[in-house]
Amino acid sequence: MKCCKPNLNILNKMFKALGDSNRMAIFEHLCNCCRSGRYQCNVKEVSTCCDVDLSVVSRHLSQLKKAQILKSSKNGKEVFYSINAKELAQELRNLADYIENFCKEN
Amino acid sequence: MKCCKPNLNILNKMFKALGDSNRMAIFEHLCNCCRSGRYQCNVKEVSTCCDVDLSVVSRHLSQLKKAQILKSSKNGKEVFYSINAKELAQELRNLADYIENFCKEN
DNA sequence: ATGATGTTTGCATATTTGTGCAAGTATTAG
DNA sequence: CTAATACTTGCACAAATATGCAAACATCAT
Repeated sequence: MKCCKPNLNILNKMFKALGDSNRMAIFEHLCNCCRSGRYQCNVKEVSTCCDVDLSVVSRHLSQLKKAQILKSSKNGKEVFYSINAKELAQELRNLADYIENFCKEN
Repeated sequence: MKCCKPNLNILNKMFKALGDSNRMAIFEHLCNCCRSGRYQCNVKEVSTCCDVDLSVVSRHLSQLKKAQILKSSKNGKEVFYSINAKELAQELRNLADYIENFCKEN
């Protein structure tokens, strides 16, 4: 049973970040961006996915980054965001494994 | 690659529920309850894990249940809550798999 | 029936959070 | 330098949320 203990502190922050519907839409948009092979998006492009001001999207993106859901890189005047896939998947799997190992009925 | 598409709607609700620190503490308490072999707790016992009124804990528990994080069963005057392990772990894993499959850098 | 125990619900309130707009910074093009 | 583009930040405000207390409801024991 290889199963790291989940870090509930980090997960709490991640879940808080993804608990808002616009931030989830942003996350989904970036997932779709990946599926189509582009891997990352700038702020303006992300902002097409939900009907709020671009400044709001900017703030949501930095919240998602702070929660370690996303990472970013700057190139000239553009800021590109992408999903922090490895760490995020790892944390989710840690929790899934932990729950399945210990919370079985009977 | 066996990987169900994650249900971001359900996950959004789950994450919203676990995004609050007291609800996360409640969740953790129920995890520990499982680890120690007891599987489920009544409301009063859960309420020892965070410093808020029992009525608040009661409300948090029903929110967690509504978000499909927990399930409950009634026995006499007591209501027992436990972790909805199978579904929760499945959703988390779906998302983890999805991210890892599609959001790889390069 | 009465009282005790466990839980939920109504209400008022304080806090947090999401939002738009305007103004700011940063970088590039002319 | 100036203008344009991309993004962020300050501020004000509305909406959502968490909370405590008191009262209600449910079940059980006597």
